Amino acid sequence: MSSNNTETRSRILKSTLELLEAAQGKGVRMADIARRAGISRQALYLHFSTRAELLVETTFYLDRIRGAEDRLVASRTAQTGIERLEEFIDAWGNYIPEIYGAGKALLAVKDTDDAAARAWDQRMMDMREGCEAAINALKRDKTLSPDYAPNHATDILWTLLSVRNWEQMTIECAWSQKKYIKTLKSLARRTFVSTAIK
Amino acid sequence: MSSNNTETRSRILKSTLELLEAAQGKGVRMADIARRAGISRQALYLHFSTRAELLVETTFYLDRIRGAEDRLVASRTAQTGIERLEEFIDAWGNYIPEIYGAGKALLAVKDTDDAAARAWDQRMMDMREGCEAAINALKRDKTLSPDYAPNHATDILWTLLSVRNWEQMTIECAWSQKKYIKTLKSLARRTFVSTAIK
DNA sequence: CTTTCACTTGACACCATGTCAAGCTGGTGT
DNA sequence: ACACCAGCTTGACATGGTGTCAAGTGAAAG
Repeated sequence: MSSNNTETRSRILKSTLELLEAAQGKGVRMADIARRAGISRQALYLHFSTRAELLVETTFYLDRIRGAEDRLVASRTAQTGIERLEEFIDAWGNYIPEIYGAGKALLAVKDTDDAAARAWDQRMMDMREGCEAAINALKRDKTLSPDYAPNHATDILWTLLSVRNWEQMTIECAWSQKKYIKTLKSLARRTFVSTAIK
Repeated sequence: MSSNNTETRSRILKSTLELLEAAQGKGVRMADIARRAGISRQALYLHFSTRAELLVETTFYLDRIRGAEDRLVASRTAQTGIERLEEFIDAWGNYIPEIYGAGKALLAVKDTDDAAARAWDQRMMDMREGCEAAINALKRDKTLSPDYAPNHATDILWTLLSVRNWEQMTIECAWSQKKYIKTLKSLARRTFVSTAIK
């Protein structure tokens, strides 16, 4: 068309995202995506060479339209370490439900596709940086529990805040999003903030 | 053969288990299992009608040979609630690496196969009973933190002890099994045992 | 000696991903 | 007005795994 290929490409990404969200990542086929985008299945391969690549690009698209970067960085303006920890849990914990559908699809192909694995690991590492920053802020304030070395504490916080844990708590245990956030803040506080202070 | 079918069946289960453990649940095909069991691929279907059914039966077989039941029940003999909690973490936490390969394969088909999903959920519910018993023991001792209702505490402990968390901590974070157990005990103690006591 | 059980062989349907070749169409540069 | 080309379409086909089907084999058991 008039512009090179960006319009169709965007329509594909948008369609993919909608389908992944509706199906929570399960059983979305290339043919389904093509139909929804109003193009042939083969045209998809003119834009994305594999399904995994499409999934990876979809998560980038998702981050762009949701402003992931800004939201996660916002927590870094907090004053005390404790505030920073809680604001990070707020930011990330409330971002998870927005990416869950696409994330689950990516997780499902992670075992069979290297590109998908790298994309997922990359964003988990980005998230880990937020955990690390929060733990370091606690340490700077001398409010980090002496029971855990900073790296160890970062590992734990990173695990507590995993998408899988969010899934188990909100879906399997049927917690509300509010309860999830509240519980994780409480858990993190009890775990990382030295008892002398609290 | 002389006995009806049990010998071949056992050989299939054993082969499946070995392959799943070697491959950590990834990419084990029906043809691979057949080859290793020394039978034709089609003979597999005379014993197990689908791959998912074979996986489910393999985990039952696994529990049988590892004595899962006994090991998890052992923690119930502990005196105090705190001991009981720690012994349960020991028992389950050290059982995870033994079932990880088979578990991961089951988890991978959970999204596409109802029988597999039910089998997995069933054993997670069994594990949850152990969590519940430990939390109830704390409550009976009046050492359960007042911050969490027993059900809520059970949900949290159940999530902390998930296979996914074990995977993340020991594989992604490269913790030793010993560090994993020690950290989880510490985490559980800080979270569930009322601070007045500890 | 026939029946039957446990298995084999080989062909095939199905389904999703990914490839290939040829053709259509509308806007562009000359 | 012409050819060109980017961006798509159509339809056929390869691949790889699961699961099905039909016919056949071989040995033990009646």
